[in-house]
Amino acid sequence: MAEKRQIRKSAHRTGNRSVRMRNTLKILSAAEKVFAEKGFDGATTQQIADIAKLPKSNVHYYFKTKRDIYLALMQSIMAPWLESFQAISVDDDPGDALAGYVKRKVMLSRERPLASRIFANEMIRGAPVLSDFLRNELRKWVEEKTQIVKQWSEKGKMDDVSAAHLFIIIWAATQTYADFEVQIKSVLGRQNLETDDYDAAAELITRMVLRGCGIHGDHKVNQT
Amino acid sequence: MAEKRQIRKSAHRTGNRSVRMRNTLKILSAAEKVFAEKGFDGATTQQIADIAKLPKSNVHYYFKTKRDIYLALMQSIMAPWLESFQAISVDDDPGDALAGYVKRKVMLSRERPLASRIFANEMIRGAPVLSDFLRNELRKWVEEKTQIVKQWSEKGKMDDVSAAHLFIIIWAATQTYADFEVQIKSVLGRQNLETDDYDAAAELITRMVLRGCGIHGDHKVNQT
DNA sequence: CAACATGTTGACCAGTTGGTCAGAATTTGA
DNA sequence: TCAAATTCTGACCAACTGGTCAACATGTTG
Repeated sequence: MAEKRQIRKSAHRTGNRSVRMRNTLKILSAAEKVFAEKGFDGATTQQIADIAKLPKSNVHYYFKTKRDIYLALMQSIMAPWLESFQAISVDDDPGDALAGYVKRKVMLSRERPLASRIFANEMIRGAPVLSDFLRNELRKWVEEKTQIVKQWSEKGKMDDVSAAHLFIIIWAATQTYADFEVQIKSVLGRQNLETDDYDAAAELITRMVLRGCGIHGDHKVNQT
Repeated sequence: MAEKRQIRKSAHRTGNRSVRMRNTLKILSAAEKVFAEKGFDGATTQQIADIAKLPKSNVHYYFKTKRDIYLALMQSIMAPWLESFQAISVDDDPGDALAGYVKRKVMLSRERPLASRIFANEMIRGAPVLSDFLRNELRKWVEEKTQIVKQWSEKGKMDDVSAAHLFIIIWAATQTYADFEVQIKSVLGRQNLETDDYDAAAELITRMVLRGCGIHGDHKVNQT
């Protein structure tokens, strides 16, 4: 939705950046909708072009292939994911860190539900594009967090639980509010999900996570 | 995978049931794979036919349209879902009932991962086919369980948590082991998920659920 | 055997697919 | 002002889409 952008002073070599950027964003924004709803194979460049309000050939001027659009989109989607990845360090209080992480992931589900759905589609397909990410960045991150959890539990701050399974469950519980939104609206009897619903979700997930890890006492949400 | 079936004595009117049934099952089994991986729009009848080892026109002899295949498949998929729905009554011990439910749902993810993925795809698309199911059966089931949870909490057997959110989280946590299998294999560093992995998942989810609900003490898994 | 239902199939169809391309329109920098 | 770079787009393409159909094959039953 961040479309408008105008750079007045266009330089010699870097000129017409504004047009290129504006259209690129328009295409990616349209593609996000189509890929989220139809998946990679079901999405058509024509539909992306229609939503972006550009002729199909113009879309192909900016992106050679459908796959290129998907790749570029995936990159823009993974950025916030990776950001929410940082945080959670040994020095944190486990309660605060986990509560904050859950909160941030629920917010992300609310703010970028389409991104979450595209990611879900990619996983269901067997991660043909993101398999490297899974094997490298994600794997490494989980290994790091495993060490942190181990240290926390050695210090008696929490139970000795599997960090891998813990995060798998946190991801599932938080992302489900984006991916399965229809189902959730139906179950909650809502027309639309409101702030209260996301708050209730975050609260229950947090409670389950903290108690499941044997973490007691109050915790303040880490808003990093 | 339940393909072989032979009814020797074919009766007059109900004759050639065996051929019809065998081919129908072959097609549905093939369709399960294709729909799970490609989604409804991405799936092609040609691919379904290829996997079923039948000419495309023969597939269309048994199912008029792609949508018909999808509909029939969806019915066969929802059956186990609905079965696992029952159970959980007021007379149960909440710990046993919830632990058993989690266990059953994890088993289902292991045994029918493709079914779970097709369901996930359907939800991501906005449930164009299952919207009635969501509004009626599912909604009603959750309302029932809400009453049960309320009664349990009034009897002091557990905390007063939102049954809706509770089940949403249980569904998400259990189904993620089917839907996001690639991601989970990567995170756990496994080539394939084994019994131990599913057991560990069920155990942690159960612990989080029970403690999150303020249910203490041992619990035996309800194998209904 | 004849008749009749059931099952099988290649040929075919109009519409759509992802993608190309030549050329026209425009923006740009000097 | 003007030439070069960039952007835009309709026409076009071979491959594929979901689906139809007429002809044929294979039982099945009396």
